[in-house]
Parts: sequence; C-alpha cells; structure tokens
Amino acid sequence: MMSMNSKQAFSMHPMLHEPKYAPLHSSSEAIRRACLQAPQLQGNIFAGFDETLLRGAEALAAVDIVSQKTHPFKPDATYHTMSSVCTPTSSSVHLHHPSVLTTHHSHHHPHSHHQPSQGLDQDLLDHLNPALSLGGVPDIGSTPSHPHAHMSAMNHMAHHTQSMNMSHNHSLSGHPGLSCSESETDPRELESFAERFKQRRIKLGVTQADVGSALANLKIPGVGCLSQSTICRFESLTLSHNNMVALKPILEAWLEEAERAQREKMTKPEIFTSGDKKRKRTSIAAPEKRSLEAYFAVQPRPSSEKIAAIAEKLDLKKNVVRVWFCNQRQKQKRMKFSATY
DNA sequence: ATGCATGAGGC
DNA sequence: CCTCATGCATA
Repeated sequence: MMSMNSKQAFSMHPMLHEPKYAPLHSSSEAIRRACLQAPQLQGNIFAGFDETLLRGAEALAAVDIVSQKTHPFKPDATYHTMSSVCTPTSSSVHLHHPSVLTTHHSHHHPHSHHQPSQGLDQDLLDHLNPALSLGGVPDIGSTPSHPHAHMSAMNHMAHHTQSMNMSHNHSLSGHPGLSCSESETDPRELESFAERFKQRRIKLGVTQADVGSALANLKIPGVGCLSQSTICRFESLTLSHNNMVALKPILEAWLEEAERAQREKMTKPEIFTSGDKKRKRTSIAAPEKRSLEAYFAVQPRPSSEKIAAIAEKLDLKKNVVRVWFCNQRQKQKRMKFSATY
C-alpha cells in the first residue's frame, strides 16, 4: 500500500547540492541561484524597513503587472499553437507508477533565514485586503486524501551521466579543459539537447505523452514512465538544472532507440503495419495571486504564522498558501532564465 | 503549457 | 516544514 519509496538520490557529484549561500556550494547551480536572488537582502530589508517597503509591496500588488515582471519565468503561453505536440494523452498507456529518477542528492537545508518583522504583515494584510472582495476562491477542497503512491526503484543512475554517456557522447563544447561531466551539465549543452530532442521527437511523430510512457520500455533500471508534463518541461527547460541533467541521458537513450526502431521499420516495409475521484485543482484568483506575489517579493519564506495570517486575509486555506509559496520558490530555481551563463 | 498538489527524504 | 521531482487537471 504505501509506497516505500526509495527515491534515492543518485547524485552526480558527491555533493552537488548547494546550501545556497553556504561556503560549501561549488556547483554551478548554486551559483545560478545566487545570481537569481539576493538572499541576504531580504533579511535586511525586513529588519529595517516598515511602512515604506510595505507600501511598495502593496503598490506592487496593486499594479500587478509590475509584480509579474518581477520574475519573468515564463514568457507566458502560446499554447494551442503547437497542438501537434500537445496531443492530449494520445497514448493512455500508463504503464506504471511514476518511477523516479530522482537526482536527489542529499541537499541543503535552507531554512536558516529569519523572518524578523512581523508587524509588516499586518500592514500588508490590511492593505491587500480589498483584493478579497473579488474572492474567486470557490473550492479549495484540496484535501489530500489521495492515493498516489510513488514507488521508485533504487538505482544509481547518477553515474550514467558519465559512464553511459560516453557511448553517444556529446562533447561538443569544444572546451579543452572541460571534462565529460562538465560538458554534460553545461546549461548550453542541455539547452541545445532539449531543442534537438524536441525536433527529432516531432519528426518521429511522437507526442510528449508518448515519450513519457515509452520510457518504461527502455527497461532502464529504475526508470519508469514520465508524464507529459515532465517531457514538456524538459523540452522547455523549465526543470531544475539537476533534473535536466538527470533526465537527459534517459531521454537521449529513448530517442536513439526510437530512431533505431523506425529505421528498422523502414527496412522492412511490407510486413504488418503493425500499435476514483478526480483531483480538483484549486484556482487562486488574480487578486489573491497578486497579493501573494507582493508578499513573496518581500519575504519568500514566510513563517507558519505568517502563512496563516496571509491565508486568513485572503480567505484561502493555509495549506494552499503554503504550497503556493513552495511552488513559487521552485519556480525561481528553474533553468530557463537562470543565468549560469 | 502551466498551476496547484503530492510525497519522499532531509533537517 | 522545506526542497525536489513529478504528476493531474486545466486553460
């Protein structure tokens, strides 16, 4: 019943996780993150200011557009334009559970920030209150009573990054001093691979969902299928750097296998031509979202108490707010605009 | 394509 | 309670 998940971490480097600002981090990701956010700033700001900043946050919330620009993660959709790629689960073949290929390297623990001023909430909360009137938060019945077990096989793909990549290596980075693993984790290489991957996938006439479920057929130890979401995110580079690095060899393996299979098909032309309860997604209304963004700009890691206060003011469930902040933080760490280069 | 959610694993 | 990798549901 319970998934005894063994989502182990197959870390590529012994310690690729960066304690954010700790002196330990030597990973590129750490650097990337460091660039993205100005951590200590938050603390200081918090400690010192009050009215001023609050007004600022409020203003941001009010303006909305501005706050959105704060972190331009996604250029925002152009969805339907590529319907071919987004085919709705054409292959409903969900072989098995979401296996994991976690790149979970033991990591850092970030919560060492302080959340000084509490008074600020009050102000912000009060000011943002009006947003509530629009209250679009109808059903937040997100009670996680959901049987969704992730079982993952343990495997150490960690080293694939090096070992199995040798075969089809791609040291295009021409960098003299760049070792294999380095070129492998090079954001530019990941980006170009993602692009090539997408093109070749489309050429094969396969959807993202197809790729996801087909991965299970590769029989790679510990690798099961993946969702359309994940494939999509890989192609659009909206995954964490580590996640990208971990998935690359797998998708690369699939791609080669798929192309090989197709070639085979070509060669022999004649032969047979042949192959509960639903989770409800909570929707946070625009006004509330703007308020949340304003808070986030000031304090990305609100304490439990603050979350509760915010939740109350916005008339949202506390858990919804908490998860929102978690997701927001994750967004900040994604690849796309992370300038490691 | 992306928003909100789950769950393992780490402190 | 957080981070991370992922996924379902949905625009």
